[in-house]
Amino acid sequence: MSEAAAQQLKRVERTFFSRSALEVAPALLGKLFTVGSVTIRVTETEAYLQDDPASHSYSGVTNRNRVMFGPAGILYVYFTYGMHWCANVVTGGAGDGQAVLLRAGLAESGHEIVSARRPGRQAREWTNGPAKLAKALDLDGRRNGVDLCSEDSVGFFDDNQVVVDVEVTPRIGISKAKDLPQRFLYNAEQQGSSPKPG
DNA sequence: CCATAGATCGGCT
DNA sequence: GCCGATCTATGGC
Repeated sequence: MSEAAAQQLKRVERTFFSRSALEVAPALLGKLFTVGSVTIRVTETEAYLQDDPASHSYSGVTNRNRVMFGPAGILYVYFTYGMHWCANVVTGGAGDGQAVLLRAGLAESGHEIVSARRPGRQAREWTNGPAKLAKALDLDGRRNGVDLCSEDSVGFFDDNQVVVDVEVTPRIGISKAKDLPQRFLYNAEQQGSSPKPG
């Protein structure tokens, strides 16, 4: 196949997000997430439904989580541990209170910018955690509620990357509903453009 | 490589 | 007042 065909970019539309977070979370793996001049490929996600003690939406609408109850395809950014921001995409229908946490990725473009935002860290540590990913993409409270389906400079894009060997595991860093297998990840370095033996 | 402690503050009980 | 959808530095193997 030609490079051009493989790299054709299609925006991920709102209909993609308008279904259960349990479906969207694995489907987002391998997609490109662009914020301004930085693009990362999504390699790890987690699903959070309303009927889930570990979800911010579990106890109903509050000022913090209200974006989760809005329409799909909107960015939900929250602040935690007194210093970190984490980014989610709202899924389902309006009123559903669900989202997919973006836990990790790999920088595809904008490496110099990301490097400047993560001073002194190795490239491997740039985006291998939810707060690191948010930092690399400069996502914080100012971006909470931004529509990811309407502006060219922000959103998800599909370059037909084929994702295989998706792992499903319990989620990370939570104390409730620990056992739910709602974390999805794959090894992008092992199946990207630079094949390696093994 | 692995384990652990400390940072630091908004949201909610 | 407590706790968190975490990260980093540090110390040990």
